[in-house]
Amino acid sequence: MERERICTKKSCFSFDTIKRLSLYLRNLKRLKEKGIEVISSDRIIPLLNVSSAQFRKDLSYFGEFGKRGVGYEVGRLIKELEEILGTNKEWKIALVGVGRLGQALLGFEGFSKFNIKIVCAFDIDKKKVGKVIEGVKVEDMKKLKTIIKRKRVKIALLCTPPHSAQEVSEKLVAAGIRGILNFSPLILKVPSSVFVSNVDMACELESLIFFLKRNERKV
Amino acid sequence: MERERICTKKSCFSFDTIKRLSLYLRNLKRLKEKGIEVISSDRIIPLLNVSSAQFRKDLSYFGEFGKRGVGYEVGRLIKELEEILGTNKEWKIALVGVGRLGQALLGFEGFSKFNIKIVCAFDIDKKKVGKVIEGVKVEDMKKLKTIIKRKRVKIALLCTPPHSAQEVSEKLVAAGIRGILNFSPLILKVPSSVFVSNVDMACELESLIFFLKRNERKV
DNA sequence: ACGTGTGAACCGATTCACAGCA
DNA sequence: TGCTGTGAATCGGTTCACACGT
Repeated sequence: MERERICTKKSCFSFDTIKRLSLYLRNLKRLKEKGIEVISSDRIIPLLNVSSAQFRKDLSYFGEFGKRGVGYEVGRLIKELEEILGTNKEWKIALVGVGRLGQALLGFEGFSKFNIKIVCAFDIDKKKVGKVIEGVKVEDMKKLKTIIKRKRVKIALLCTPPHSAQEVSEKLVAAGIRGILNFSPLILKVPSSVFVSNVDMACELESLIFFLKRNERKV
Repeated sequence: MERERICTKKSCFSFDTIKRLSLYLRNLKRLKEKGIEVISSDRIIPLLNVSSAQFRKDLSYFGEFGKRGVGYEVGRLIKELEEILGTNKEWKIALVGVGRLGQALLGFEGFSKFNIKIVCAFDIDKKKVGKVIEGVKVEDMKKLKTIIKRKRVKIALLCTPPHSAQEVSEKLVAAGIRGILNFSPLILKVPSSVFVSNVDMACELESLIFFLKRNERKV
């Protein structure tokens, strides 16, 4: 939907490139676990749903990591990608809205694998405040600004109901949050310096339905 | 990532068009709740993160729904979009993997708003089998094929751990599933007739981190 | 010979700009 | 006049194809 571009001295690349690098990184880690030490762009792509040219081009925006005639050294490429993406050091994030989805995210293993740690959680519901879920204490929304500032958290997961999402996002921005992963089905209005990424399950499902309906008609 | 195209007699449009239509529909429903009956493309776009030309063009692939000089009648456009997307009738879906995320999805209100209903859930864990969560009974994986066939379910939410995702997806396809919303961080290999949509939270977060790291450096 | 790295070519999505209708 | 609908122009991401290094 919103199309971001990122420009370096080398050249300009799309934001999708970064998402793909993240995908590459995850799959390279799997290869490493399997003991594979070297891989060519042609042999890695079955895992990725991406062409080999795309794979090479994505990497080329950041440097030359392969050996011609050989391929890529898995361990090295993992290190380089972690460096590029910034996951070589731990990132602390906040979570707002400890509903069902929020609780699921508190226990999501995928984050810790990427050195991402939820360090604080907030909810408006007094019954939830004070509880400790997955090792994280749920705090009152009123303390949001203080705690986020003190812990120097820059990224938040927004899992509140849609009616309060805009209001909460403004509080987050005021508290110094610079990136929001938005799970609420609402387009947030935030300053352009703040980056929002939307995870919209209902839209995904609805587009799936469109596709199926079409194919049924064909049959 | 994977780029789908859909072609009608009228013309060809991208799969993103469909996701946007879903976004339009949701926001039109909000407008209707607020009592707004007519809206122009220029006035709806602040809700959407989309240009007004894009909005009009997306609609134009399916017909002429507006009045020149006036705008779009909200109620009519909602009906048309529901017709296009296929959410004017109820869709039954299945859920596999009743972990934290699976349970969150079982209670997700966003689905019911779109006439989407989870009618069966499966897990391999004997402790979970037999439990009723959000009105849905958790069944053993062994019964997956029988129940999905009997209920004629065509869409599944895949929320298993990555190591079993591929295997489960194959069972789903064998049971007649034609669309999978994949929450596991793994690219599934399925026949081309089956449509997979990936919801990859870790990739989203990691790309956010990249963005923040860059901006920090600028400061 | 093999596989990377990359400028050039291609292709498709978005935007422009305006004709057409209320 | 105001806003839709849309062919044409633009822009940018992906793919091609090959030079280059090992």
